[in-house]
Amino acid sequence: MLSERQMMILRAVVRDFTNSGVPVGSKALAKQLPIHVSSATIRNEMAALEDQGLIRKTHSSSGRIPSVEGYRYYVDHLVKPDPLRPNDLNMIQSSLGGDFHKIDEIISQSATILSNLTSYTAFTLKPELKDSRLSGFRLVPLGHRQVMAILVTDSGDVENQTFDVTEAVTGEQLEAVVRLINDQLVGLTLPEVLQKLRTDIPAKITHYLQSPQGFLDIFGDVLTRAAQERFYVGGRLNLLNFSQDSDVDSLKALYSLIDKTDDIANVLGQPRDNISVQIGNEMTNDALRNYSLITATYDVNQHGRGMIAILGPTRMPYSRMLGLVGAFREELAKKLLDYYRYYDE
Amino acid sequence: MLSERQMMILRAVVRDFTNSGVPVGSKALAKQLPIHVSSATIRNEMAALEDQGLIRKTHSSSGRIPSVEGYRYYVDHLVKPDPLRPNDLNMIQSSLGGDFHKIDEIISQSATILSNLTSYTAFTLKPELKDSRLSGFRLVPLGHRQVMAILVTDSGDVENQTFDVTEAVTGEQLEAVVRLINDQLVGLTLPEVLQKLRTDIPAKITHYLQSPQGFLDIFGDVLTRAAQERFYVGGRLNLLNFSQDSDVDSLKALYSLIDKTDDIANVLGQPRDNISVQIGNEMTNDALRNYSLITATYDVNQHGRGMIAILGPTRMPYSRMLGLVGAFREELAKKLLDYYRYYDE
DNA sequence: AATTAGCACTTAACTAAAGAGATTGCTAAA
DNA sequence: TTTAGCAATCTCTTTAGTTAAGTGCTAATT
Repeated sequence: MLSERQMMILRAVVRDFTNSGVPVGSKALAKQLPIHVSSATIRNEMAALEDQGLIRKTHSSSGRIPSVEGYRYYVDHLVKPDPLRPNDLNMIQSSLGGDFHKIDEIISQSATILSNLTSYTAFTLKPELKDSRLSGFRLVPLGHRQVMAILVTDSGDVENQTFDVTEAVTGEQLEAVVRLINDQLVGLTLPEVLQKLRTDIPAKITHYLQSPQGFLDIFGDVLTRAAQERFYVGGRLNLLNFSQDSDVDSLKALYSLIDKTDDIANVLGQPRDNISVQIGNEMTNDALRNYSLITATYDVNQHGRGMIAILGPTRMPYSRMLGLVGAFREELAKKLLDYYRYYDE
Repeated sequence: MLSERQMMILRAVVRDFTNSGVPVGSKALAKQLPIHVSSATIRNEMAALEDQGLIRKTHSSSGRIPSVEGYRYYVDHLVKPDPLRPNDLNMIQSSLGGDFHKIDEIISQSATILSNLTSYTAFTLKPELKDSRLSGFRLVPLGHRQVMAILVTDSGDVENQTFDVTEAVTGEQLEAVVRLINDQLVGLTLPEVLQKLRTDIPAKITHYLQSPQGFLDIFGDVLTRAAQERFYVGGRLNLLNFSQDSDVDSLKALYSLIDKTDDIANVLGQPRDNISVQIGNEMTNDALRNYSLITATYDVNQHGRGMIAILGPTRMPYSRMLGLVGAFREELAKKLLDYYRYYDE
């Protein structure tokens, strides 16, 4: 249990350290704090905080820096999100103000904005599309033996892929295949479709195509791509700013983590509270030992909930970041509601 | 004009330095060279080479490293491409051996292979598609007011984009627009199409659509994307390996260069000789001061010529790299010819 | 005329020592 | 409970000295 004064000190340690990056000493605190006590008193309190594992020294006679647990306490009990600066609000609103023709454009743009605002790396995920169902399938002949396969889900997501066909497949054959797919599979969830694709479909499709394997590959491909939650990333390069002592290997690990959709989905995890903070080794992934992740959901009513996140050094100014993320989730939700309103009705 | 012996020395300096990264001294050379002269003689020759600007010192009493001009001389007159290691050939052939359904998959895969082989960053560009002409245009209604625009060029490239339409556009309207586009624009080169899109088309299209601007935007978008030469990049992260003294800023510049299609097209430039080397500040772009670029064309007969390239530190083992690039361009050409043979006939 | 041995000189890289500055924990007094 | 005072600890910077590698030049040698 922390006394008021200890909380005040912990808050100051976190704030100073996240601002300056330099360990915080008792004298500086004594001068800065609103209460009137000597540095010796601060020292005693700091020793107590250290006993509780909330702050630590970098060497035996150094000032203190927050431990992961200290950050955790700070984030859970002490921090107050900064109010948004007018400039930042302007920036958000003007960047989201344009005319968009696709949800994905808004979401992708959001990642860029968020990374610019924070100067960290940002992730955005569009309103959930899991449990989405297959709502349509097309094969469009493009001439010259090219065919485009298009898959539409009931949440409005579209995946497509072009492929070449060996034999001269007739338009009728294509139509037959499309009819088959649409008859058998529309309305099922994507995992179910994938399932059937391995069991029922191959036998049936041979009525129309002599060598259906190529086609089945393509369809499976498009399907798994559609089922995957797609993240947008903004400000990848910002990670370079914190590469302490040019630790190339861990940077590489970090980047390959970010570029693998599956892995990053794993890190971000399920949408939790409105806003949640994960600090350093609270994340299982070792590459993230020195980073913190702030995730937030945004809510677009019947259109589901999406997610935004920023990834920066453990030593980030949490109050400012929480303020930014909090404001952004609301602006984004507003923009999306506008968008849906415009196109739905 | 260089004597035989000077050439021998220059060659050895480049080879040693690219291998070890350490300036090369006269004593080491005297020991290593096949001729039997003392280090003092080597020193005299090195002074001569320095006078001609081919090598230089890093400080007043250091060994020598090649200057840009020295590398240039080496590459133009002295280097002999290494023969391919059997392992490397295996790696190339097995990586290119699979079944591909699209040209782009082969080209993209090539970038990965090439970067793995060299441990540098690799670029690949598919057989030229400039002067390609519009061969078809489709609008596919996907339901829920989504429409996909598809554009096909006579070189087999496909670009597509999904967009939402505000009003309930009827299938007939879409067909009318498609007919209009196909009637008026098929057969023209992409720049010509873009031109007409700004002049003739808007007036005509208003017969079918009340507010065509959204559509015109989309079409223009897909069009410019198709007209852009698209590069594939492999081994981006390899650039991190050479970030001397963790020079974050220049790294960032480099990465944003690489990620902008236009910029990188500019750097790679027009296909020149079969294989060409650009060294350090021979490239105008400042971010590339410490890098060298090896570009090579590959030839697929009537299907045109494409390009591959690797980007690594100025101090790269040129003989090995030239061997690799030379071999790869041939393997790639072979693979592509196979591919075309399969699908064309 | 070309080559070589020899040597003074330069520089980077490493090590050691010394001092400055910041901060802590502890003791004893207030 | 708080505080002043102080020794102890540790980092960081500066300075100095040493080593090893390498150069350029001169004078002797081939």
